[in-house]
Amino acid sequence: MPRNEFICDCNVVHPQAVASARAGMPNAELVDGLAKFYDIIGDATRCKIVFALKGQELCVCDLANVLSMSKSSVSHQLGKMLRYGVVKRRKAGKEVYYTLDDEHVVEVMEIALCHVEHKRKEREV
Amino acid sequence: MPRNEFICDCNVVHPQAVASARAGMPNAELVDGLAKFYDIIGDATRCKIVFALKGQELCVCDLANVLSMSKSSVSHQLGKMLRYGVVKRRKAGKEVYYTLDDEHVVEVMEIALCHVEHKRKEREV
DNA sequence: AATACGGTTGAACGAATATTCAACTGATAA
DNA sequence: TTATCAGTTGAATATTCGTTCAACCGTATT
Repeated sequence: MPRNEFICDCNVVHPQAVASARAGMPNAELVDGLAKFYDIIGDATRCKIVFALKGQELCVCDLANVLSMSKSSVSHQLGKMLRYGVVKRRKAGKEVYYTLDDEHVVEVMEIALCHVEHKRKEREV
Repeated sequence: MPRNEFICDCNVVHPQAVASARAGMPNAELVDGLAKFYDIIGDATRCKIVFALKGQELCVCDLANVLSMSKSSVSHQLGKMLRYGVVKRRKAGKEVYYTLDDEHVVEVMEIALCHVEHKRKEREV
């Protein structure tokens, strides 16, 4: 007899636990969005950009200097963050000023920062 | 006269803002850790693993079934998460049971989930 | 001892990603 | 108009990453 609905290369060891995990799983679209969001800030360069933009606006040259990177590279990253809605921009003359689209992002990051610090201290023991 | 400390391919447009951003930047080690943390959960498969392990332990086969993936692939991802300290494991007979190393991770994720949902609704307008 | 099964591991492969480079746009200044 | 500078963009390159595949290790079962 076939075990439908379970498509993988092994048996179900605990069907009840599997069913429970499936029931509690947020829908695919939401999980993808969440993963994408983390992917956006899951990069040292982009993390730094978020921190740099905390409470102030900066132009691309400013950011390039803060990060010691080329304008082009920074611009590429900003483009990605803009496309995803993490930052927004404002043109003024030759310059383009970037700000966080939602300062709430920083809060999310600082909560995780506590988590990371906590983890780091655990390892030192 | 050279503009030391500013090593990039453009001029500093706002030295003061740059200095401020630099002053407020967490140290490199911390930022890297934070980025790495986000990178770990910045993947749909690993996000799902975290949700699946919320409040219960599962063996590799269970997870493979929940995610409709091969044991090998799941094991690779679990290895990565284990190495980073997101999950821990317990061997019992032939099976290996995984749990979240720190349930706090789920909290972090659920805060961001609100953010993502909020963003999504904004776009629908 | 032989077999079966859960799980791990390393190599290989394809997909995705970050940076560089060069060409380009648009706005300011000479 | 010409030159300069901020910024963007696409192609190319190198690197990183996820999945697959096959071999392997331990444990349990017969």
